[in-house]
Parts: sequence; C-alpha cells; structure tokens
Amino acid sequence: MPRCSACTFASFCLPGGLNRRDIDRLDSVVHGRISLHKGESLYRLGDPVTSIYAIRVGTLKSQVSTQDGRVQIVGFHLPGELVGLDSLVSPQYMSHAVALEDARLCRINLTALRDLAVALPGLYNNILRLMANEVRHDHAMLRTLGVLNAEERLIAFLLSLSARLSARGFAASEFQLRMTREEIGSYLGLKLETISRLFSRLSETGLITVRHRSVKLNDLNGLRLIYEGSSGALASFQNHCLAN
Amino acid sequence: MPRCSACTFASFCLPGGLNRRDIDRLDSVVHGRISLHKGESLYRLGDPVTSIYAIRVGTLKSQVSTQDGRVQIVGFHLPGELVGLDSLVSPQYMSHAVALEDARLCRINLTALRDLAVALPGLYNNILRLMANEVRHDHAMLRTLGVLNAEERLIAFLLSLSARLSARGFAASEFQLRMTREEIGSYLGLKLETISRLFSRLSETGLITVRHRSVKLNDLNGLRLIYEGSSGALASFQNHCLAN
DNA sequence: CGAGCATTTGAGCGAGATCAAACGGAGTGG
DNA sequence: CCACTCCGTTTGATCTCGCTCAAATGCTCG
Repeated sequence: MPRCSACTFASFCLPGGLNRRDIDRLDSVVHGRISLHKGESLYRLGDPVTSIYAIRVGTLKSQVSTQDGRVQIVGFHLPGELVGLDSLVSPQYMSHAVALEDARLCRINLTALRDLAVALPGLYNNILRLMANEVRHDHAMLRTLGVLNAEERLIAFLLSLSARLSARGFAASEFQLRMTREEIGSYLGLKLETISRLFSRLSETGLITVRHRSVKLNDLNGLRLIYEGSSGALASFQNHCLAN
Repeated sequence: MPRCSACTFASFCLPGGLNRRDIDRLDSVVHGRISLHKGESLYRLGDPVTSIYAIRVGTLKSQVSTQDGRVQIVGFHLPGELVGLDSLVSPQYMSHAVALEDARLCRINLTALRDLAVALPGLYNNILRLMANEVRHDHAMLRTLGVLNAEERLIAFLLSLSARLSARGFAASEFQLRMTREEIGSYLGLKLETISRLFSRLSETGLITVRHRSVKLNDLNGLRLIYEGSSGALASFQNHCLAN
C-alpha cells in the first residue's frame, strides 16, 4: 500500500498547512498505484471522473484536440505534480492525459478526498492553493501565447521547465526533454519546424546546448534577459508569489 | 447594507448547494459596496489581497502588462461574475483589474469568507467550482490562442460573450461591446486593425451586423459552424459540462 | 462646437507556416 | 550483430496571414 507520509513528493502534492498526523490520514484517500507505458492514456475526454492522480515517476501531457486534428497541449505534468486538477469538480474529464514515457502514479479517490476535506479545513486550503497555481500557470501561458514571439515563447518554456525541475531537486540547467518538438510546438502555438530552427539558433548563439532531447542552459541570465525584457517585472513578481 | 439573499445574481456568484439559510449567512462576508468610474482600477498588480468582488453592474477587464508596454488581457468580467479569483490564495493580486464602464461591486471579505467556509463545506465546494470554471475558461482560451486563426478567434469570442450574456438573462444575439477593438485584440492575441477588418468581413458576409460597439449575431448556427468546424465536438462538450 | 480618441481602410512587409527533402537514432527481426 | 524501417529531427525554399505604417473618418464628451 502506498503511503503519502512516506512519499518524497508529499510536500509538493499537498504543500504546507498539514501536520504529520493529517498527512497520515491522507493515506486513506490514495487508492492504489497505476503504471502507464509510454503513449498510454491515463484518461480521455469525457471519461467519468472518480480520481485525480499524483505522479511518482514519469511525465504526462494534457491536451484537447479538434475535429480536424489540431491538438493543443494545455499542460505538461512532471514527477511530484498532480494530473486531473482541471476536472476536479466536473463529472467528466475535460481533457486527455497521455504518458510521454513510462510512468507510475498514485490514484487519489475524489470521494474520499472530499470526505476528508470536510474534516480537515487545511486540506481544502491546499486544494484551493493547487487550483490557484493552475490558474496562475494558465494566465502565464495566455500571456506567452498572446504577446510573446516564437523565440521568447521557447525561452519561457525552457525557463519554466528549469524552475519546476529544480524545485523538485533536479538539475536546473541540464535536463532531458520528455516531449517531441511537435509537442513543444503544440504547447507554444508553434510548428515543429519552428521549434527545431529556434533550438538551432539558440545553440549557435551559445545560450543553450541542444543535442536531440538533452538540453543544457548555458546562460540562465542571458535567457532571462530575453524573457524578462519581454515579460518585465511580472515574471519575477509572479515567481516571488509562487514561492510562498 | 447589501444582502446576498436579495441579489439577483446570487445564484451565479455562489451557485447551488447552499440553502437560503446559508445564503443569509453569506451576507456577513459582504463588506460594503464599491463604485468605479470607467477606466478606474479596482486593484493593481501587487496590491495586498483582502477581498474579491462580485459585479452588480458594469464590466471589467483583468490584464497583465509587460515592461515594454505590451498588454495581455486575461479576462473580461460581466455583471454577476466575480473578479479577483485568480488571486484567491495569493497575498498580492496577480493582475490588474480595470472598469470598462461605470460599475458597482460587492466587496467580499476573504477572511470572513474563509471563516464561514470552515463552517459550511458546501461553500468550499462552490469556491472550488468557481476556480474550476476559471481553469476551464483558461484552457478554452489556450486552445483559442494556440490553434485558431484570427477569424475563428473572433467568432469564438463573440459566441462566448453571447453564451455568458444569455446565461444571465440578456439577449443572446444582440448586445453592446463594452471594450475597444484594441482590448478585444489584446484578449485574442491580435492587433486592433485585424479586429476591425474581421468585423467588416463578417458583416459583408451577413453573419453579423456591426455598428460601432453594437453587435448583432444574425446567424448563430453559421458562426458555430465556423467555430465548431475548428474546435470540433470539444466546444459543445465543454459547454455541456459547464451547464451543470 | 471642437478636441481627442476610436475606428476604418489601404499598401507593403515579415515572422512563422507550409511544402519538400535529407538525415539520424532507436527498435526490430533476421 | 547487422540491416532495415520508422519516426523524429534538421534544413531549405517559398508562401501567406496578420502586422506595421499611414491617413482619413467619425464618435463622444466636455
């Protein structure tokens, strides 16, 4: 039986405000583990919602697709993050979640979670906080898609990935991409060829080193200059808020 | 003293799950009314968060701006909707809210709301539901900015406005725009000239009639065909979920 | 009635899309 | 272990949609 109290990522799944005793009680809402192979779906648009999921290992994407085949990826989910939050109060899933690589997850039973939350107001606050983070992320993405050009978008993506990875103890400036150029493009509202060209161009300037899926950010400050020159104090302000 | 129980929009501010007795208790969290003139700010990025607001009359926008002056509008707020949800659990406001026309609002004290929510779990669920709606809306916008072309975006905007207005008892196919072409453009990731040209083009085809700020949707089905042809079953599915 | 701002419309341009072709790495089967 | 195949990636050439710059018109509100 998996136990939240022993989970490395517990503090990320359900940050702050809960004491050890409360976290122990959380174990009761985790109903089993799930393994997914690369490419498998965790859930599809319209499936009945009974659970959300915490990622132990692996990376997933959430996407919505259109009749004529255009796909918009609305989020990537890293180890330690939750999947399915966007459908928390919906009877059916609002998106399609797919594993980008082999993954293992904890299934969190929503009925049990709701019952427990009535007893633990601190848990409600945590859930609200997670939803608010989702909104914050989405607003940042709206800004990215709305006002940034292609190069700024890719840099925003790389910096955001770097921040999320380092917040979970991974290296901040050197990592493996788990997604294809096409998926990055879909996330950023660009085409895969454009992503490829941008990687080449950023490589030539020395700001980053890219070989296939492995990325190294050689000049974090230089990248931030391009990004923050466009996003202004806003990005750092939001990161500041995000921190507490 | 304003009273939630007497508010026309109470069912939208805090939908379902609360009985009349609970709604009466909500009055205690409403701490006064606010009047804004066109162009005035309700709050600015970084202001300390003590309240969120329910719109009684008027329309507002939420925006984030960049150092070099580029502005991304992340939402328009109609009568009966809430403003400030994106900052619900943040110590400082994450965006800048401005009145598009003279407006009157109810101020909802967050401390009082949190205290009341501990006593009324149904209230927590309502708040979660509102946050989830925000996420749903943002994901729809991400799709709009990510995969739709200019014409599809404007039609998506008009249809969404129409749906929200008619849900609140206003006419679905004839209304006054409260925002400038530039603001529509900022919301949709387009320039004001593009918006103007698109309005002219849609007028020529007879799908809509535009004169200044007044818009008439002559052929809702025709518009939906263009939009759903691009967004597929998704839009109607999400509207279906939105309804309950 | 006049000033300032919003809107419309035109002309030309450019960032990113599209179409096309070659390359390379990973997995599979002989 | 190697050859083959498939898919992801890179790179080039050309096109196009929406942007930029510009000028005229028309509201709105003092």
